[in-house]
Parts: sequence; structure tokens; C-alpha cells
Amino acid sequence: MGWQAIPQDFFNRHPVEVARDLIGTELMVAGVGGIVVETEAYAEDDPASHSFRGKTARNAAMFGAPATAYVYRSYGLHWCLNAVCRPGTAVLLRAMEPTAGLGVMAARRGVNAPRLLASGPGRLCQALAVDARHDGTPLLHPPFRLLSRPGTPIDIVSGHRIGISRATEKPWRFGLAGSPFLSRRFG
DNA sequence: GAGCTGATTGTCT
DNA sequence: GACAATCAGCTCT
Repeated sequence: MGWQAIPQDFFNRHPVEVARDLIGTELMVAGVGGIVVETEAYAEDDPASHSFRGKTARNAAMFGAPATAYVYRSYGLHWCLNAVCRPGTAVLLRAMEPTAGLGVMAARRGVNAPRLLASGPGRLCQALAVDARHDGTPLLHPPFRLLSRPGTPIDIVSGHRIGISRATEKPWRFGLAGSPFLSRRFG
């Protein structure tokens, strides 16, 4: 019952399904990473999605093949990592439970507490050293490593999305129930 | 613990 | 020129 590589077909589905199924998977970047505990889905006909107004230079990666990384800068200073699903849709990786390379992540983040290393999309990217260089690159190839553990029971909760001003009512945020590594608790 | 605010820059209107 | 899928540090309770 070990970890298995995630196939590209995993991402060729509706982003809500992918967001839910990504909870509990393991994401590593160059040997540093952990368990995904929080995600958000963004669909194509979704006013909150960067793809809503069509393809532009910034969101071009979002229209790439399933399992492509879409990385963008948020609020001028943070990076956010998304996994592209069907073209024009994506899942935002919001938080992780660090399991490998804790020391490296702590050094990059400038903090020691494990729960502060990757509990938030900007923090997660800083801990994994993900930035514009990764935009448009495949998540299923090095330096990325994405694994799932089929058959492992996982308790998943959902709620409304965070940090956006449009279509906030959609319950498209998913998290690992009771995890202390969430960016915020689910209400 | 909750709530406010400044930081900082690429992108679109 | 406004705004943004955020964070950290502050105040007040």
C-alpha cells in the first residue's frame, strides 16, 4: 500500500473533482514537500477564474495540457501554484503538511514552526521555491513529483473559497478534516 | 483570537 | 490607474 505516481488522466476531469482528489496526495519539488491538505477549484465559466476573460499572456499556462503548472504572482509579492485540469480550468494548491525537507523549507521561509511553513498558497510556493520559472512546466516530471496512496481513507471537508471577490459562494475549497496545516479552518 | 493595514508589482481596463 | 486566488505585524479585546 505504497505511494503511486498520479497519471495525467487524473487531471483531465472537472476541477472540482480534481481539487477534492488532490487532498491527501504527496507533492514534492526537488525532494522537498509534503501532503496536500487544502485546494480550491477554478472552472472555465467561473468569474473568479483567471481564465474567465479568455487567454492572455499571464494565464496562458492555464490553457495548456492537463497536469501543467500554472504559477502567477499575487498581490505583487507572492507566488501561487495551480495544477491545470481541463484547458482553462485549474486547482489552486493552498496548503501542505510538510513531511520532507523541513529544514530547507524553514530556511526559505524564515520560520521554524511546521504549521507556518506551507499553510497558505504564498507560503507553500516560498517553502517549495516555486516561482515563474515553473509556470507552464509539467507537474508530472522533475523537479516535481506527485504521488497518491490509493485505498487510504481520507476525511475531506469543503467550504466557500477564500481571498476572492467574485463567485465566493461556490463550495469549491477542499481540505483535510481537522488538519492543523490548513490556511484557515472550515466553517 | 479577531480585525485592520501596509507591502509591492504585473496585468488588464 | 485600479486592482489582485496574500502575508506579516500590529492593535484591541
